[in-house]
Amino acid sequence: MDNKQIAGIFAEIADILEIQGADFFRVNAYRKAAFNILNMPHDLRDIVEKRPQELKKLPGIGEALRSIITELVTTGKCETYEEIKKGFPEGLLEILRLRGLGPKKVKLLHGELGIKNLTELKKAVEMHLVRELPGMGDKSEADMLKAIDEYAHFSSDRFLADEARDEAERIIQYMKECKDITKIEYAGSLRRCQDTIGDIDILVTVKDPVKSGKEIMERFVKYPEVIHVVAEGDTKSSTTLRSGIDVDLRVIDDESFGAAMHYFTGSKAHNIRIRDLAKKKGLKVSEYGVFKGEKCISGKEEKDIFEAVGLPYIIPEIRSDNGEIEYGLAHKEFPKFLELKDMRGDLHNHSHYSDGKNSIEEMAQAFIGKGYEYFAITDHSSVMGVTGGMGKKDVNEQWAEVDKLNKKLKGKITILKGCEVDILKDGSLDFDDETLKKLDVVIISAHMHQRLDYDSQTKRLISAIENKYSRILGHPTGRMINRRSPMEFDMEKVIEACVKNKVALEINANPLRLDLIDKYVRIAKEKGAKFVINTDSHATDQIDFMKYGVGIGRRGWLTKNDVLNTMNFKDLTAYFNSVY
DNA sequence: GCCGTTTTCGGCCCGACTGTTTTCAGTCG
Repeated sequence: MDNKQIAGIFAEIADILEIQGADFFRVNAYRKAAFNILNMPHDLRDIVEKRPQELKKLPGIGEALRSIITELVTTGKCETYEEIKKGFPEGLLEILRLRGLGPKKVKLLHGELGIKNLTELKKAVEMHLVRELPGMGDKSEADMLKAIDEYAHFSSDRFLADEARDEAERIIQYMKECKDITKIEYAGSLRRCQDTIGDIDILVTVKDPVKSGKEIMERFVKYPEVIHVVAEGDTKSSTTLRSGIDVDLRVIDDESFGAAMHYFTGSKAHNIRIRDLAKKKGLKVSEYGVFKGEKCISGKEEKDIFEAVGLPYIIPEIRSDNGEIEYGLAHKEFPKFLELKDMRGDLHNHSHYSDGKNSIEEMAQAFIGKGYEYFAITDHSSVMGVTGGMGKKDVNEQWAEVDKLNKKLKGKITILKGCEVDILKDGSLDFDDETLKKLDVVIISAHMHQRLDYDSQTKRLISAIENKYSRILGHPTGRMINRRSPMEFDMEKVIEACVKNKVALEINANPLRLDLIDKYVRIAKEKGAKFVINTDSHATDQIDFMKYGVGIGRRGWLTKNDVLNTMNFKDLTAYFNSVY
């Protein structure tokens, strides 16, 4: 049983307890634990079996939850869970997912009308049984029907970072037509550069919210892409767009910009910690500012909030309550984290020698436009028949073309000869040593046999990493968001093999991949790994994906020194040559 | 159920919007 499954069980226990009306804080303890487990980099199986003392250090997990984890890992079952589930209609959990329906209403529906699942709920609404319940009316029934319809249309898939960012930027452009707006920015998970986005939070500041609020909200809910207005107030409105993504817009006073930005950026867990710290200092933090008693003492800028609770500025990307608060309190200063402008090249790109859409020269021109010093062309090796991988003959052709282009583009950019070499089922590589030896950049990637069992997959990857020509492990887990699960293998062992063999881990910046993800980046950094951040561009318009990869790097606490393609060309080639 | 620079017991963030209500509970982020 892996972390995701254990977290799932904890979340389900929380839902069931909540519907049953258990103590809110007990419910919350399960929910927090589920969240922490989902976001922890270490495999609980390893911890329970090999380093059980580490279990005691996990935040939010005390004696009771510890024993449940141990039970789940060792037996695959859990008595507490079985006990709670007994006699509980599973269909209620689905009803809980509906917008506007929380545990109290679900309990009411089940208790009064005997409703056990979505189908029965729909029937009850259509027969107008729901409006007879206390606190319910005809509007409640209409909302439930709408929510059931939405639930059927939009599955729980989260949105890709680039889709969400594009939507957000279009709305911001549209809203800027309102003359009263002084500032408008997106916050939330988008600003934190999370790999997937649940909804879009947009913050607007004005001189006088009372005067301008109404006009701004009117324009917002009339945005042509809006198909559903969930809520419309003077300072806060929520809508659903045609694409299925929810957008929240909040209007606030100029003076509260920092406090509001901090609040709407989150994460929720981070905010709770900050407010808790404030409380201990006799202060109150809200989206309106920092308050001492009734008096607002600061909040115009984001740093005011951190200052008030004795913290240095914390970049949005790491605000997750995953150690940033403790670090800030202890060190008073954070390392200088990686920035987009530090990137000097891109080491994973395709051309029409395999499945890329552009020629090498077109790619080169695009990269010159970005001001890069170098980039690598890394078309697929020959086994990737479906994507038209390169045979030996194509490799020679490509090298000749690269040599020619490097002469032509001298002083503007340098092209490295590379290849994205497939890792075969047994862990060997798709090119012979003779060919590999001549390449500047060898990325090893697994595109096939992604469903091997845990141990075989671990062995396969490590054996590929141990090839002396391997330089970069490409998109390490192979996941594709909302499409394909990550491969199952022992991440810690693979990271350790990379460190030992001086193979850099790729952070693949394509929004569909974003692989590695932050939690593994952090643990790999702790183990001494080096990274490269690559766009894996298959066309010139994809080279701008770099910002998403850098966002993940920042979420993983990386500095410039951790990332090889922040080096200049000379240092980079020296580094690669030193590995032999 | 967790946790401790006020606590091993008594706390556990803060506020907006909605619908059904005459002052608020439920939901959401």
